[in-house]
Amino acid sequence: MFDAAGDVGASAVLCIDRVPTVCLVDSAQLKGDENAQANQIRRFCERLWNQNLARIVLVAADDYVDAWSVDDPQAPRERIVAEGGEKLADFSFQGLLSGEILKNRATWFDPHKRVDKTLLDNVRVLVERLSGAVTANIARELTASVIFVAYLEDREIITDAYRASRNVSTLIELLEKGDVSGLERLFGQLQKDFNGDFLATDGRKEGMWRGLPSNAFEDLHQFLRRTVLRSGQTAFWRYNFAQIPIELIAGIYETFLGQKAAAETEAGESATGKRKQGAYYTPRLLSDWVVEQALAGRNPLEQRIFDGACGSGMLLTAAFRRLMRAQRAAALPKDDDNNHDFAARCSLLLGHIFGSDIDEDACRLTAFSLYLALLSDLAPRDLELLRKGGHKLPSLKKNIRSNGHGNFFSQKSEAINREQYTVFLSNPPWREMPPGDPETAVVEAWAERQPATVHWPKRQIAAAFALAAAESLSASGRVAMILPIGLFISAEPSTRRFRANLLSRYKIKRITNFADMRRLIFVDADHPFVVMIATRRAEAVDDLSVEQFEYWTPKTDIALAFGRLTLHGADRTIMRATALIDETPHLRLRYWGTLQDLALLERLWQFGSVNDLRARFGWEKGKGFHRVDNDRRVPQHLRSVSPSRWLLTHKFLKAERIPGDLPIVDRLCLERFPYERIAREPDELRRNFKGPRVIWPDGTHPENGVKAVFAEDPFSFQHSVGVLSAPDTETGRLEARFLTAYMRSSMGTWLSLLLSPSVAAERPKLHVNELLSWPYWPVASIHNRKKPKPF
DNA sequence: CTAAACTGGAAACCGAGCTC
DNA sequence: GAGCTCGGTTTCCAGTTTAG
Repeated sequence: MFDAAGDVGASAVLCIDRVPTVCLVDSAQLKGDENAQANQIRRFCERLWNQNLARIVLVAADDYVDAWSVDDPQAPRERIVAEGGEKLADFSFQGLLSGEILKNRATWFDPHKRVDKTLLDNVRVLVERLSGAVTANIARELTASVIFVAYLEDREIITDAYRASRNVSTLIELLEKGDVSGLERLFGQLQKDFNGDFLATDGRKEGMWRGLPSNAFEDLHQFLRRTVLRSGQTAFWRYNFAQIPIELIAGIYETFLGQKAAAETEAGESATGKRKQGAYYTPRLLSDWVVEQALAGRNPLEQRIFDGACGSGMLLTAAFRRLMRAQRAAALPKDDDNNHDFAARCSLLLGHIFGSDIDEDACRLTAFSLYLALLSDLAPRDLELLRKGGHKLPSLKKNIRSNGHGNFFSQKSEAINREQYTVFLSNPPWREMPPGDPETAVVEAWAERQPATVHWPKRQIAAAFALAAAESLSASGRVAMILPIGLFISAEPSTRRFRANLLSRYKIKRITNFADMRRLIFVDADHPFVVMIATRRAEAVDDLSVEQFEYWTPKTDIALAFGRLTLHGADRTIMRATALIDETPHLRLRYWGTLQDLALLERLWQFGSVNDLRARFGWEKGKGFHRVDNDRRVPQHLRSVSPSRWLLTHKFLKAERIPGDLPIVDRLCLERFPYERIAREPDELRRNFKGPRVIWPDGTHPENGVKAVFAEDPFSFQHSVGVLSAPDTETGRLEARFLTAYMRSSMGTWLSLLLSPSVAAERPKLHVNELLSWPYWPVASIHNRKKPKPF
């Protein structure tokens, strides 16, 4: 960053929590007229963008300061003069910390403009285009090879000297000319000289270049020339593979894996056909943080680190980088010459980093990422040797296993892994295992082998991973895992049983709830996650009551937009281990709630809950009708029926017409019943559609409060609307009105934050059962009580 | 672009009815 | 009357689509 490299360099960098955030540039460095100067700055921003580093560049002149966005090349620079007032405040240190700077500058920090999104998008387009000419598999392989070689060229591991000695020319030239035999020679030579597992030659590769039409070469060429393929424009920064972070290049492969999975599901039976292709590579920010947590307080160089579902290998790569740093630090005092040379790095890698995955491509990808880490900032002497072909990359076949040895739950892996590692790092897959699937059977067989029953709620494979990891750890080995939040905050009995299993295997050290920042960490993912740090128990304990763990609940703040992951002290609490298995979902409550909030809640609960209305006063809960039902277990003739006479002759309420500002449903909001066919219509459903009742739509947001309304007219609605219906009496009517007001009050907002995991952690939504758990004191019960004394 | 309405479908839930 | 199976109902999803 500071290196001017014949151009602009930073004079100073402002780091917030050790992460470079703002670059300061002295305008004296700039040459030429205003236009030329602007170009210089843009080139500098481009470099920063490629490295995914700072977000803002400030150019200081004598009487003004110019602010440039690193992420958005099209954002106009802002000039700040001494009397700039507001603008000056925005760019002050205070403005940076408080988030003032984000106002009206959305594109400045748009995560979709960051280098990762742009590049991944381009790769996707490239693969789509190539897929016309060749099969999708070959298209992916072509792209992958081209990127790897481009990386070697940009990194100057392949240089002119190398090319001259091997009699090959540059990739871009070969592509431009469509020189098939030249390309084959280049790739063959690289294979021989570098020996990476990832440049695997299966039979296909040999003929890969031959069948390509000329426009395919053109597409690849354009891609390397860094044109934005979707629009054909060059409005974005250009990327440079030598500067792009490793995990991003790995992210490309993960995109491929997603496309592969999508293609396979489509080819299969596929009545549904559409499935989300997830490109959820663990971002560096998070993987570095997880590694740091996993190794805290231990000597990194003494660990054997394992990931049982390594996927793209981002966690292992982060760990490897951490080890290399530790090695450098340990050796530095003695001599500064060849202490982190290539050979030392290789033995570090082979002796400490292990992984397995069920998918062969994922393993290849992990090896690839580790190789990139191995090659990054090598000493010049080693680079020179590498260029001459003196070094070969080590084979990782034994460290990174797949197939027969890759399924973590198989007996084979169990035998290999048992008590082998001191650290288990993983972002395991999260999915429900379909019954009857061969992969499911392996997990079920694993569960069978366990001495005590193990619970993995909803067949969530991540839960099984969390439990099984213990077995591959040596005594007091540590686990650090990224897991779906539901496993920890749900109150369901099955998840509580799972947590009991967890406690019997581990002493939990810390649980960090990332619900609030997930969107910024995994840009496209919706689902919240936690990171669990725990150590393996030597033996079961009888008394958990004295055991404690830390619960961290970081909230989104400005830090993340700048690429920092900070956890404020205020977001940390200590909890009893038994809180995990209590009926009360403590982790959920403690997410937003302070101890005072909870104490109040406990007291309110003593006087009853909304559920009492149902239990004691004849209320009923429910949702509207499903419009379509494709559940194959239900007989066809029940899945699509004509609406009953009742439905057709009564009005219908669209969820979106539920008024937000009124506590009642106006007749004008109702309409004629709009559907010809609907799904099953059980008789009980009718009860939801008439009489005094409280209804509310899914889209309940804490900021606007709960959108509950009272209704009495008969009308129907769909499944996205929930309802509590009162008995058709004067008391019932009054109670329903009161409940409506209660839900809409600020008290309701407070309760929804505290008690609804969906409001606190997911998309805003108030479930029927959550509402039932709200403390409530039925009006009707007042008459029955002798001494109502709430406080 | 974001927010929220809407979907499909399998697992979890839960109460009924059975057995021991 | 505890504990089981059975089967209908509810819940909730590394969901999607639509509206604005």
